[in-house]
Amino acid sequence: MSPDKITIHDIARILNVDSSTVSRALNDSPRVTEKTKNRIIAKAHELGYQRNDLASNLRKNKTNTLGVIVPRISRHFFSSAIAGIEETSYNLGYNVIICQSLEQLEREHNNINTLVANRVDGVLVSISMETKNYEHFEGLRKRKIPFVFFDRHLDIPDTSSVLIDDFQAGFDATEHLIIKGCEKIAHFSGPMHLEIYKNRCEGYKAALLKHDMEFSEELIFSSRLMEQDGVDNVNKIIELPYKVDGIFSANDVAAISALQQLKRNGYKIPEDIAIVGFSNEAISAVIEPSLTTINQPGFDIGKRAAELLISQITNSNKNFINEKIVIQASLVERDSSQHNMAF
Amino acid sequence: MSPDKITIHDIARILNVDSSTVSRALNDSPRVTEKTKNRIIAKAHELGYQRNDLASNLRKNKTNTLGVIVPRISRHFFSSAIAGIEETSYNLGYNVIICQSLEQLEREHNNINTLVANRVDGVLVSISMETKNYEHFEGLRKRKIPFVFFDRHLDIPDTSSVLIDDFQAGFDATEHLIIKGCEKIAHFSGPMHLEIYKNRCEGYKAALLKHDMEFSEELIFSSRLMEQDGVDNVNKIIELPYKVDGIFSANDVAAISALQQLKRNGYKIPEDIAIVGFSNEAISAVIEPSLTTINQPGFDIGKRAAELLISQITNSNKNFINEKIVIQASLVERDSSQHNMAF
DNA sequence: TATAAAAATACAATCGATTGTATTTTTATT
DNA sequence: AATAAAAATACAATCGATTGTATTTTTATA
Repeated sequence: MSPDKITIHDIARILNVDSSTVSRALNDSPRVTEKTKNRIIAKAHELGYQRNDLASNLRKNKTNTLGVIVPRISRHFFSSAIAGIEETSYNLGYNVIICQSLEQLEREHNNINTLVANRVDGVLVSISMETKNYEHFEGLRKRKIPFVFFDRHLDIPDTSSVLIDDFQAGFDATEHLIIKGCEKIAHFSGPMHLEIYKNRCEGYKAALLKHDMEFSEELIFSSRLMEQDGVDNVNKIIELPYKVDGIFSANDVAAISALQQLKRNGYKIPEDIAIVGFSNEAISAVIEPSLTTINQPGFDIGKRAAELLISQITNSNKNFINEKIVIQASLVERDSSQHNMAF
Repeated sequence: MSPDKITIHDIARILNVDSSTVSRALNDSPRVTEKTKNRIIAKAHELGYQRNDLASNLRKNKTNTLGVIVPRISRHFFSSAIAGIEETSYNLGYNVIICQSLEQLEREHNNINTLVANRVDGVLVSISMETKNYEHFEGLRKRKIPFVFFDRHLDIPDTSSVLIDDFQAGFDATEHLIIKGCEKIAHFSGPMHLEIYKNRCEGYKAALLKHDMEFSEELIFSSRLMEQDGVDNVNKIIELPYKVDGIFSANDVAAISALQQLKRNGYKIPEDIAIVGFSNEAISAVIEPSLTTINQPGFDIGKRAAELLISQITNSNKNFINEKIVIQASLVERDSSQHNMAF
């Protein structure tokens, strides 16, 4: 009987009022008397009216929607960051559109276009491994759409980001291995054009330096840190003419596959080689030996990033302020690093 | 200099043509001559024009967007289903809005409202554990928005779904334990108002029956299958006056926490108690002993569900056809079930 | 009761793109 | 060159809600 798409005009016609009055009533404007307001609300409810946000957003030029771009939602860190983002957004009345770049620059580009076309009010990004330049972000800036990087970021002027202190975390992880008695520590790094990996690596170097240990390029393995990379790195390490007794990997995925590959080759963890990962994936607590790793508070990072972005949306004068929030990451000490050599 | 939001009217004014011509040119309509088309496209590109999908969608009454509602994206099964959904959608020109119900009915309700307000063309749902009735889905139907359940579904008439054969999978899991020599098998189930858990449980019962094994209500533990539930269930099991030597859990999370709790209590897995889980979370391959489980092909399920939904969107006469697609799940045999009692 | 002030509601433009119809321009045919 | 047919483009309504301004109605005051 009633059409499947009810509009304010339908309600207006039925009640013999103007559609503007209906609109105001449904938005609880003081310009409509309580009595008509009630009539309108009742009728709207009766007909199952549901506002068309497309029309509303078009007119208001505001969507109350944030775009989120992450490499993949299946990574523990990203899904917990998204949970944090959603928590904040939900409380402050924003919707969230989630996009995956799948680590591909082209996808990331498309994601941005989609978000712009849908006129999101702001964007939260953790960039793909392929992302080296920031021209596609300039499009956001030109359109005055604020964006905030979280975790994986680019070093663009006048851009905000919410990060952990990767240098410090890399330093802590490495120093932990040193304290546990490791004397030859390899480092698995990600693509070096990404700030986070660069910084973790710098932390690694700084820890070596502090403890008067020799640094060698040969012990840095840069890759995309996928499962296969951990295996490949281990295969190279065990071919080296000297003994490596510690590994600091810039993510858990590579750390774990390395751990398994070492076990397959008869190495004892942590006695022969101690390992520290990065990110604290769920799996790391459960593998044997359990993996010492750096906990990145994903939920917190997401929350803070969303808060920062929304504050920039709200305060248009703060739009392209350079604001960096650094959150402390902490070492989670587990079994894989209990090297404890007698020496 | 140029305003930050370029519209077709801006382009039209500059080139001295009508905005309708600009619109047609940008949509590659045959009604615009090649020459003007090129002029318009060039200018649009020069100005960094980006269509306002809000306006376009409003006018066309079609958003080319699918809504997806899942309990949480951090579960391996759901994130791989989403990957499958995105793959199909991306190829067929659809965007995807992902919502999490966080297992809460109220959130699921809000999710639906948001998706309706944003006028998605269709919805893919895997319901929350709290969801018992389907009144909020009736709203979708009234508005002629097609929806497809995947995995966790409700038994609503004239509704499509993409499922695995939970009965068969439950049967296979249980029979596997029986073949391995288990004689007293407990079952961890989810909320019984959810079809999937009901069916897995029925499969469990059927396997017992086939092998002339006694079924006892006491050995069915219904919960939300969270980590704590696995622990609680184990605590109850070890208090029983008889010996349980097998567990079939309707998800991996509970299976794994049970496994750990059993180990903490000095039980040997699989010698004392064999365990089979469900879902094949990443963690299951890595825990020790590795967990035998049922692999749910999440990516495939997502793909098929998106295909089905889009076909219903495209064929409006197929809108509320009852179409069930059943995908086969398979047992992944690992260490936790190698019971092999001599008897 | 007239009149001003205030309250309630109606009118109409607008957001940006799409699309059916009308008009103008071009091309083809005699 | 005249005319019809076809091609290209312009006009104008529309999608559904919002919002500034204008008008009507109600209330308060003299």
